Amino acid sequence: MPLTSDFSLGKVDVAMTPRERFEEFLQTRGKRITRQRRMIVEHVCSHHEHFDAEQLLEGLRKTPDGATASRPTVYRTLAELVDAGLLRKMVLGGRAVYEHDYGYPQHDHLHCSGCQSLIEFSSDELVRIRDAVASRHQFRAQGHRLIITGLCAACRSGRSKPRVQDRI
Amino acid sequence: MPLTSDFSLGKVDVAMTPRERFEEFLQTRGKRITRQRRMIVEHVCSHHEHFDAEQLLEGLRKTPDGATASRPTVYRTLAELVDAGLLRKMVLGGRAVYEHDYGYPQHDHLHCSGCQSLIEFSSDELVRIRDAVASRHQFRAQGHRLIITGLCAACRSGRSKPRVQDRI
DNA sequence: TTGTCTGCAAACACTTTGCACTTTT
DNA sequence: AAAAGTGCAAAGTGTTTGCAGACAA
Repeated sequence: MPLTSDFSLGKVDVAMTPRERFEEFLQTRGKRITRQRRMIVEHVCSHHEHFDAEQLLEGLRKTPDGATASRPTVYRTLAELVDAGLLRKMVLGGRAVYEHDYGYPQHDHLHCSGCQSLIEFSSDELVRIRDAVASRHQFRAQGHRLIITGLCAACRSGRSKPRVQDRI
Repeated sequence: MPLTSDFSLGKVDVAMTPRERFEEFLQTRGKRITRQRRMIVEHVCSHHEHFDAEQLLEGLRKTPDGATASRPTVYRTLAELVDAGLLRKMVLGGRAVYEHDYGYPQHDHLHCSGCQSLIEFSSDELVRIRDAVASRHQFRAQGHRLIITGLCAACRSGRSKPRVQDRI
């Protein structure tokens, strides 16, 4: 991701903070910086796990000042954060799950079918294979998603707290 | 794709046909072989592309004898076919898409974001990587899914008929 | 002031379920 | 006859939308 690098003077932010980047994103599109959007980026940026819309909504309600945003606004803002390149969206068990994508290296996931936990990993080899396969099919790869499903160590040994079962 | 090969005598089916396998699956669970289930396996087995529940439903209606199954029955039977190991399910753009899994080699997909087409490929190297990554994380891999998104040759060159846009 | 954003309620797409009736065994 | 399956209509789930009032620029 080309970020912003000015070599010459003063405030050299090699990379904008996620907040800044989002505000820039909004401004360049004539969108407004509202209380809700500010709350949401703030919250999202201070929690680094994977989450879904519902969890974000709850998280906002539990905030010290109790300020919230409505469900539609949460969905709308999540979409903007994805557009802005701050979040990455993936679909798991029928619902959208988000993770940070700004300043984070490309990676993939191990998904435990017992406790639904996600473990990240990355593999350069994988990217190589991806590009090789794509070009072999006259395909222009824009990205990929690899999810390895199975059982994590905890779930394999029996002691685990199985969570929601995949609906889809 | 290896379906039925007989070496020695008479009808030695080293592998059952998909229909047989499904019937066995049903019988061993005290489930019944109904008109609808028969229609559905039959139809599914005679079409080798990826499809979703709605397409199957339509396909059944267009059948010469016009016999159908209801939407709930289609969904119920698809789930059974997945359990029986005949179909594999994946989620794309917010809906479940099915493909044959019985007697078919493990493979992954290129997904064109222009025309939504799916191209299959397989890579042994990928499976190697999968297993290496899994064991490195004390994870027991049960399977994986790799989807490489991008643009196919047709869509890249502009002339394409863009279809449904991803909802999710 | 202007035009965007929000929240509400309602709509959506896809999938699942409760239940009375039909079918297979 | 008994048990399982079907279809209908209705309920679910996660997400999106139309619109009037609220708010940022």
